[in-house]
Amino acid sequence: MDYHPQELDRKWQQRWAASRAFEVTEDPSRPKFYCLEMFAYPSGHAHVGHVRNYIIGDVVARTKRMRGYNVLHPFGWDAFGLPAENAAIKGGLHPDVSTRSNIAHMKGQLQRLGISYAWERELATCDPEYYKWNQWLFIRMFEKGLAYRRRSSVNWCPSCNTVLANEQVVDGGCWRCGTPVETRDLEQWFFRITAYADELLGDTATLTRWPEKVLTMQRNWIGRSEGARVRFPLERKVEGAGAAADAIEVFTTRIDTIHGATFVLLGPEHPLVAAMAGQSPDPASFRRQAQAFRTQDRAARISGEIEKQGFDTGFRAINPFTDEPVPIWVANFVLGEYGTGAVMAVPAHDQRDFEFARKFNLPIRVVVTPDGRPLPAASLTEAAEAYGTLVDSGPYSGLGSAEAQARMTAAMRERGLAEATVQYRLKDWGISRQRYWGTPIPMIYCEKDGIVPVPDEQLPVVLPKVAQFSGRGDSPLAQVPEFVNVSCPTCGGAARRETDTMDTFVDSSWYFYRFADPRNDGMPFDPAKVKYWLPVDFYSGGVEHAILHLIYSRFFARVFRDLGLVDHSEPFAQLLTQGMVLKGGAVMSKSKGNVVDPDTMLQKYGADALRLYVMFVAPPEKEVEWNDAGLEGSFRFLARVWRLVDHWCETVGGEGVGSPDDCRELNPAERAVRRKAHDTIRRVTADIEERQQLNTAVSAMMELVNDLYAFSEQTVTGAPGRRADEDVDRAGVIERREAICVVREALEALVRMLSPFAPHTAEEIWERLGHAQPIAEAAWPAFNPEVAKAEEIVVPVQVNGKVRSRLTVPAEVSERELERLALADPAIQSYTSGKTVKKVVVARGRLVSLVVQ
RNA sequence: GCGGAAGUGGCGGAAUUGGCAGACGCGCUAGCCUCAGGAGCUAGUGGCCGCAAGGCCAUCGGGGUUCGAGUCCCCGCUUCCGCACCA
Repeated sequence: MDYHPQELDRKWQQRWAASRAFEVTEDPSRPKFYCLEMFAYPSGHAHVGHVRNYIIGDVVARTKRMRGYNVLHPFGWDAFGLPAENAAIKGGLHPDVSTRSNIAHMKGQLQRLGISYAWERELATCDPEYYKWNQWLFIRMFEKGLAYRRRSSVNWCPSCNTVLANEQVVDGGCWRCGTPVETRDLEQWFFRITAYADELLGDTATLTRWPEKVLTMQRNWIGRSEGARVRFPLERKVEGAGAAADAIEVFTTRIDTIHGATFVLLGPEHPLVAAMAGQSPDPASFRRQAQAFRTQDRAARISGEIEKQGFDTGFRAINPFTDEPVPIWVANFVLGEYGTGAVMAVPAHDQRDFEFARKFNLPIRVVVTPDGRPLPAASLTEAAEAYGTLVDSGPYSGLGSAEAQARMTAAMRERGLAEATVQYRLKDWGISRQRYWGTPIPMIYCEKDGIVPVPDEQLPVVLPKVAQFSGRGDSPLAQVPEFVNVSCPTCGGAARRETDTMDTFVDSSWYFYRFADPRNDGMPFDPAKVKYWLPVDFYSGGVEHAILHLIYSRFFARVFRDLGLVDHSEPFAQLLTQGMVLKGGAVMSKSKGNVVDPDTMLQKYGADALRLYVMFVAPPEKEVEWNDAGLEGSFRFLARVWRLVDHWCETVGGEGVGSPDDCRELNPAERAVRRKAHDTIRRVTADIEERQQLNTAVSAMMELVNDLYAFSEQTVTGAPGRRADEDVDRAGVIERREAICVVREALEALVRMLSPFAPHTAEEIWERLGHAQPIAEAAWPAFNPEVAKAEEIVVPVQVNGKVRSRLTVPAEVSERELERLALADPAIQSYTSGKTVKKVVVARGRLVSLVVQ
């Protein structure tokens, strides 16, 4: 009987579907396990890079199921997004049509791979039944002040006359037409993620089962720094600057250096800049320079080095410690969005300020030295950024930096000029998109009542079917009058809907909760169901989501928690970031034309060979280069297992073959095979469950198969696959019942361990071995540590660090006996005779090391 | 520039607690089987010396700790990733 995997794929996929094998409900009597792979953007075709992630998750899910867990393993579609809309603009299908057909195709691909999803829980974020709850949650956040509206700058393409997302700005220009991108101020909706900044940062310490790399990236992204806000009063008021007219507030982490602050720098976006321009001798030139900095910023940042530029505003501020007036400049490297958008410049102790001062001939004053002695400013070749002892700092001279910071902040605080603060790099999350294919933001603007949420009972605000996608103008929804024009829920008067849609990262920030209760039409989910299933026990996906998706999801978990819907803070207990699959050294992509299509591989080798290969080729987190020959090797292994079973099937498959435990006595070869089988169970279990080293789990099984071949070779039947000789009658020649029991035990363990990797082949073999129940419902094999233990071990003996002999000894040999045997070994004595053994180190069960002189 | 990870045969990779480096697979070589082999089975396969027994060298390079280092420490090189004027 030859191995024809394609037939097995079909047969078992149909059976699993018919028996609803992977559908689950809450069952308090069993431990639960929530296994989740990041859901997919339905681009149309999954390539083997995507598929790797689903296979990893499936191996984990299938293993956990066999180990007695109630396993939730769902899948869904991150179905809103730009590519579908852009295709429509280019004259393609409506996003709704193309998305549905892409989903259908990709779902088929996953099903052909035999991934054990609970398909009845499938969801797509473009379904109104799903995005209704985005809107519901948005309104709850609005009520709590976590969603708010303010002006902010966005990327604007003057040629296409539209807003661009950050990722659509390529080298400072529009991705479509190349026109340099401008910044524009627009009203935008924001989520107040910064309210949770400290918590999101601090709780990274609790994520012990996340990769350190991801935690580091998140910590850096949040970017907490402690310092002080200090007010530098203006020498004279700036007309037309409103409340901010009488002082510049700066943020500094080095208030200890403030006596060396010889000028103040404003970012070009700072509100005072515009006001100062109006009062300068040449307002037009002033504005032109400031505007140049703002547009330059983005383009220059890409080229890496930005030359420091600036100009004097002509205004001066008073250093609150020295009471001296210092010039105010506008500088291109001061960021408008960070801190207060203004800094005090201390050229002696900050490298950026140092370069700026040297370039524009501004004064440099040393106020911190390593030893408390003056340091001539003229001798500096770079800024002295280290902490030290203060000098030339009035009453604070002689203090250490840390103590000075505390005292100086306190002193200024009394005068109302400073305040200790914590600053974050993390900014509030702007979620408005001037796009069609996303969740409509459920807000209404009324002249009389202002911003009014759509009442809950009117949700969802359904995305209208738009016929034309021109790609021009503002949000496509604004061009649909029957969508825009609405009556105000408060006063009933004429009002206007919000026409922006939500960032698609909103959709993906909570879908893992919805899987726990995907058809609920009264709430986003039943808290009891989420309490049973969540947090996700095992989450895997690409490292490219290390910051965005994973930080947003952590934020949403806290929002749900504070709404009383969930009782945890962290949604993902364990995170695995799987490596990409490369072809020709590059990440697979349609545009590069280097995608490997799983369906082609399936037709040739079957789903199991593909699954096995992808697991065997490298540990899951590692990047791998696709290799057809390797896939063929995995196919060969499965065929080899198949032949092995074929060879033994009649002999061991019958009734009444008992356990080796009931056999009177096993011969050495039988004991060795049995030991190997039990030790393989131990290794494979640990590799999957503890180490997540799926590649070594596969190689352990390959070793067992090799040993079973060798054992078969030793019996009179010969090795499987070798053509039966005329003089050997294959069937029935094995007279040792013990051998039959041992082989049966080994095969049954092997096929169960193999089943998460190669489920179709395993099911078929299981059935051939006489089992009526599917292997997916079988229990994971157990091992007996006593049997798994080696009876005899080989212990190397080193002389002066080199292996000179090997002793074969009983496993339980004592250290003293080992030492005696080593010294008595003839091969060793040739190295020790006539010399002194100065030291003997015995690592029991491992090695003996002699130092000889 | 800063931060992180990594560097092991011809290739992918293994080495679990500091204890036999190279498991397992690919590729390659030989034998068997065969009308045939790009199938299968068996054996071999880090380099150098040697008929062999055996010896020497070997985990990016250089030092160190240790009876013993791929693994720990220091210096350097290379690659990949992340951040990149965050005051």
